[in-house]
Amino acid sequence: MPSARTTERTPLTRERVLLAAMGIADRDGLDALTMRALAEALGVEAMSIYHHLPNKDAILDGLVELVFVEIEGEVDGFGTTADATTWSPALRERILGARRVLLRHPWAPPVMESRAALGPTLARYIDGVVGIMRAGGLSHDLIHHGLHALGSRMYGFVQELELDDGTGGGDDADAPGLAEMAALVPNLAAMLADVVHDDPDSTLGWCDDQTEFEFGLDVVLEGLERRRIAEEGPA
Amino acid sequence: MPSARTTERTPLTRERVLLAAMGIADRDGLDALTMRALAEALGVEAMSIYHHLPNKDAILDGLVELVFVEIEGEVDGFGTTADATTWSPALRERILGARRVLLRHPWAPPVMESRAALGPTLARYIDGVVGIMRAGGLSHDLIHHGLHALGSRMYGFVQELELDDGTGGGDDADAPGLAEMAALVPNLAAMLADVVHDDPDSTLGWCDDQTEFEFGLDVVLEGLERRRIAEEGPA
DNA sequence: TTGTAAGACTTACGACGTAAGGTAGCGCAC
DNA sequence: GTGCGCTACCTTACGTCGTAAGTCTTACAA
Repeated sequence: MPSARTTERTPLTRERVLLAAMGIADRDGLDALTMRALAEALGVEAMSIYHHLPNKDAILDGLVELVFVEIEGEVDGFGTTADATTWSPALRERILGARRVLLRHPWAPPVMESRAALGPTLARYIDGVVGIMRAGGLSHDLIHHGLHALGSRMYGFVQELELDDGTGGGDDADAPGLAEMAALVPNLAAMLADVVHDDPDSTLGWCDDQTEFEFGLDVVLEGLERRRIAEEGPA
Repeated sequence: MPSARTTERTPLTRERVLLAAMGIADRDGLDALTMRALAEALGVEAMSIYHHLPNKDAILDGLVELVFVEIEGEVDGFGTTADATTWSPALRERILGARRVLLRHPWAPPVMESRAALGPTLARYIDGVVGIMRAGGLSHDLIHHGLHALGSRMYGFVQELELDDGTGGGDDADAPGLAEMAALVPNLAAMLADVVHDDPDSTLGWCDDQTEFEFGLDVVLEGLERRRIAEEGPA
């Protein structure tokens, strides 16, 4: 065995680097993903990584690509079988599948947002979305508008505004009391007072992300379906 | 005149710091906004800023707050006058006003996304949105869902996916030719081929952000309005 | 055995945010 | 008017980041 010597080193590859990077991001968050930390996880010096990836941006691009590979597995491929009656639930299912993956990688949405890359798997994901809509009978024009209407929801997330109740987050002196809050933002305060008590045993407290995500998704899908039907007349 | 001496220095204030920061971000982008660059713009050393703002995060929070002050001016205040027939166009107008301001500060959306702060003016902005919906007759529950459905669109932006045509962006060797693109992503390629030619004189080429934004906004507003009407029966 | 080239390591640079401590000049009590 | 203290600003320096540049090591071919 002539190979395994000198502290038994598995050779570095692009793939091993990306997998290690994903592990760090999943476990310790995006801020913990530094070139030095990544190198240490690989048992290597930081600069060695640059023989396999040109720079950190390439690592982030690679991570996004990896996420979409995982999505492809989750949704059993990006193929299309749909018609006018099934395209909407099919797309809904596709997007909720993507969301399931993103929930396992909370660092991914911010990275995706700040990046134009469009690797092959991401491109095929979008292509699959277009394919479902096309099979459903939407015009290319409507599909194009629809992609924009979905925005990042197409990938399974929306930028969730925190909507902190004001007491939990700012634990310092200037956290406004509930009374002052009612004075400054009466409508908001009334809504919160109402919604918090309304459904005490709803899945995740008063603000269930999954429910809210599906609500917004359904609103958009329903709007697209109505416009598809409207297209059938004049066309 | 005993005051104006020793090189005539206007005293630093929180406000002057924030205004200078906004100028840098507007002119040179968010990356150019470093503590040292900011200090130089103010004719001061970097560490002096820390006597007026605790850290850089506070500066970014302050900038977001400033943007919403500007929005308040743009939309003539956050007050509410609406009923069941006018709430939707009123909210639409409010949001498009916010968008007009954000278009003047392209650095703002990423900053807003990465921040939970919720300063007073931002809080009042949201309160105004809730107020419009309440005046329109939506239930608190529907309003709450509606806020989530709007997501960042409530502030006047959505994360626009670049959807580069593949030839413009990646100017390096691995940019896929149109033929390979058609093979890899046939549905997407077909859509692009169709939409690009369809409307050659549309406002801003084939992908008009303003049009797309309004389309998505209208889809959501329409969905909320339909649900409001549905509420009237059982309630 | 020796030449070569890939792949790893070493060192160092120039940003960044900011902690710690120093200093100048104004306002006020005496 | 003199000294004190407080505020606002400056100086210096630390630790971290991404990464440019150059060196050493090792595996293999001739």
